[in-house]
Amino acid sequence: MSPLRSGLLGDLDPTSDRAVFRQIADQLREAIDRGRFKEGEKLPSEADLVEHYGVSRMTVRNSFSVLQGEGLVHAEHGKGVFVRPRPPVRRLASDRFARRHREQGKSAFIVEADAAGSHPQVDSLEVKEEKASQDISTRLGSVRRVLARRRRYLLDGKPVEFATSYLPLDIARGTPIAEPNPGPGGIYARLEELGHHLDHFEEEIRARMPSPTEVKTLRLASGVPVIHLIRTAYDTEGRAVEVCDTVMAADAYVLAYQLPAT
Amino acid sequence: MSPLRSGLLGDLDPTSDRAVFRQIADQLREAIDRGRFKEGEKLPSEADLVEHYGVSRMTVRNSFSVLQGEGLVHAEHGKGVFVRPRPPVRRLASDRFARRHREQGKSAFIVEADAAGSHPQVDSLEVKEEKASQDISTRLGSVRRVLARRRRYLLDGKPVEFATSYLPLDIARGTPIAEPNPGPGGIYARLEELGHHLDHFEEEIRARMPSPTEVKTLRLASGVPVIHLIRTAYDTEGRAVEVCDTVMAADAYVLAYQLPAT
DNA sequence: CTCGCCCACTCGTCTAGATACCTAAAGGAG
DNA sequence: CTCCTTTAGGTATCTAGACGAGTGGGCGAG
Repeated sequence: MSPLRSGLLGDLDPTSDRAVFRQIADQLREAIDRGRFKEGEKLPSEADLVEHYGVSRMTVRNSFSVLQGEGLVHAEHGKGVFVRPRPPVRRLASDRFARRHREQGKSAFIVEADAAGSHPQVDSLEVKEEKASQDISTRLGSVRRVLARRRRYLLDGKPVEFATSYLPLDIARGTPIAEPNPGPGGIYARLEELGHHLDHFEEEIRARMPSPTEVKTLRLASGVPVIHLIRTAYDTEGRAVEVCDTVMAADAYVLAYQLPAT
Repeated sequence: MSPLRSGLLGDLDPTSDRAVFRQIADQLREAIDRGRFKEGEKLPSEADLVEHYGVSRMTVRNSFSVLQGEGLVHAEHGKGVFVRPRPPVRRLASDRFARRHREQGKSAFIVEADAAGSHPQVDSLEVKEEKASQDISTRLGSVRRVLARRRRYLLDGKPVEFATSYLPLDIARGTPIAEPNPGPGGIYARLEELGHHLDHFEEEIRARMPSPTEVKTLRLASGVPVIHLIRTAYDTEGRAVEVCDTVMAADAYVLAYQLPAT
């Protein structure tokens, strides 16, 4: 029964050729942008808006679905529709694989998250040998079978990233790299110990909407894209020694790179 | 009246607790993934699916809207719903600002697109002085007013990118940089001629859903995210001399970076 | 043969409800 | 005090139908 706080939302323009549900979405979006509804705050219920605008419920729902598609709001069954809070963002710097960060015992993810005061977790670890996909095979230089290391990263219980590393079997088999826990400094440290001195990395970045599987694995709200990052590690002899395929919740990340002006 | 090609789509599972419109979306998605419907091909019409599944039209439309949200299909009023073709992708390499690429007369965008056999265009050029936003001011080191250069890039008539460069007035005012066409090599070449030797760039990358304005400017299909790239250029004295804010259609780009393993 | 109109097909928007299920708070039973 | 039930207020899904409007093919008039 909560009446609309007056003045928050305007009226419809029946002469406009903009569809009614879009007009309503526009007004809600603007109210959110202006901070009239704050992060986490509840929007008026469907019934409230039905009454306020004098339209049918489907029309109001249609408006909400527009805003959900933009990732601005999220609905909670039985509770209401809320302005989606922006999660804290993790910044990935381009020097994150610098050798000096490998000296310590813990993985970069854990160290970084601890420093930021969050509670990090690594999850659903799977290590197994498998057939390389066409794409992975190409990137690793025509390899048939690979060692795949899959894991999911969580911050304060929220999944933020899902990654799979692929390594040629002739490098990884029978080494600590094939163990669930490869030891301090991660697999890059192990690779160097095995004589594969790392020279540089190449990263490819794409952004797209998630597949249903990714929505589930990363517990993504609708309207949140994913960043798809494919990193290839090369040793000093120019050989590709690892490919890491990472899917990140786009609302949880900023990637930062430094480029020479050479 | 076109009857459904038989075998393409299955039946509903009434015992499943998965919503009907999701089941329909699942079947269509799978058919697309398996190549049963190819790029650009028309899906069965709403009426066809209403008949095939024995559900109401709103339910079918709901399924389509799921797939549209995933960027898999797009609807054309009066024609049908089609599998969305993947546009050709532009690859941005991390050496794209290397000095050697600046020697030629044309801009990097034009050269690259010509080489790829596409027809490039630059559009809606605007150059003006304006007040710096909080964010831009911070990045440029507490500057009040800036020169802003706005432009939109198109490939074969399709907008793919919208960019704004911001430069401190004390650097840009009264120079060729303030002209609509800054001359061969672009503004980076002019900056160097003016004695601001470029040392390095920093790039920040985010991905998110577009605002309604961005949808219009880039003519984005629904379900296509944008890549938001903010590049800051530093001269050899460590001063930030330019900030470039770029919004790209995510389905048209792959960003590539090379990182040292130092 | 060509032009223009009409019509069938298609998606876009909106209405008006029905049923289901979730959540939180209030109140009663033990 | 704890636990269960009830109830009010939410969203989720679905139905059935109406009207609007873009597209393209067929067909008749000229």
